[in-house]
Amino acid sequence: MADNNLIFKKYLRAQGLKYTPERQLVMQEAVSTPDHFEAEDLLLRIRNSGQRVSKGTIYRTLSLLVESGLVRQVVFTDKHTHYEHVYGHKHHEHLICTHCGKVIDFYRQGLEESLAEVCAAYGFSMKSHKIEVVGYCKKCKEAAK
Amino acid sequence: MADNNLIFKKYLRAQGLKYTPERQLVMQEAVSTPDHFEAEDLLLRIRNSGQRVSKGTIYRTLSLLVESGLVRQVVFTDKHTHYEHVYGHKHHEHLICTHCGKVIDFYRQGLEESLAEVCAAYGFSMKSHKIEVVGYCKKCKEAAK
DNA sequence: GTCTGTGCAAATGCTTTGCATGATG
DNA sequence: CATCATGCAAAGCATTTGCACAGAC
Repeated sequence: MADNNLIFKKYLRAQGLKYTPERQLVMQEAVSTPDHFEAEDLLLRIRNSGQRVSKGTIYRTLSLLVESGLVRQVVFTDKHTHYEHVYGHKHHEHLICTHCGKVIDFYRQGLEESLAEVCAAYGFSMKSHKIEVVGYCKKCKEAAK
Repeated sequence: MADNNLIFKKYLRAQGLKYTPERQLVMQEAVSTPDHFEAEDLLLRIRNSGQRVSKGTIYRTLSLLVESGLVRQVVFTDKHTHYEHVYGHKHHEHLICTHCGKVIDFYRQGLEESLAEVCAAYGFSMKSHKIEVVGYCKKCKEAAK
């Protein structure tokens, strides 16, 4: 887990940017979130821990975290931008229930290989990818009956 | 192509909604766009054809088109919501170049089947799905060198 | 010390909404 | 002719940005 710190520091240094307490705070909070989060979540979480970082800094730092590769953006159907910690987690995709809002992570062998082949065919260089399945989760499906 | 009209009319009737000239105009413009578009595009396109529909109505009608299944939302990395015509088109996914903004449609056999299997395993009922690959297209990759 | 970051508040820009008026079934 | 839709303009809301002050290297 300390690796996160190192990676972030290294990234900042490489860009000639500074490692500030605020950035460290945001990073810590982001990587210690077990699942998906949005900017507002981090803000509240940090406030509840008795510290304070402005909204602007949260957003600015989130951009850096994404660029550093520690965090990735996952855009769901609502209007907020969602994020999740990447490093040390197995890459996964999402099933999103439109009824209860639940997000189920899944991993399926072969999907990434298929995408890589597609990219090769188009001479496309993949930086990241995202697969989202929208529908009804088991519970909501059963409840609807 | 007239099918679009029928599908939309039928959907509206089923919901007890009205088939107005404005809705027809927006629908026509949406389904005759060869690729992806956003609300603003439709507005301009309609104005250029000498007609007029308010922005509010464009957005309201787009929601209906999505609900009717004629159009689907595709969220890319920028802040606008993008849409594309579904009916009569082969389902496809997107390669998005972050450098030039180009979007390449692709279809790959097996991807959908894999997702269907994943859903089955989770008891999840898939309503729609979306696969986005972000990176550099061939041209931009070569130009970067 | 210099240059970069932070906080704050105002600005942005897409999208949504309330309301009075107009058109549809 | 009752109901639903439109246009307009104002409101919403996540995110971005400008600026003065403060802190990292």
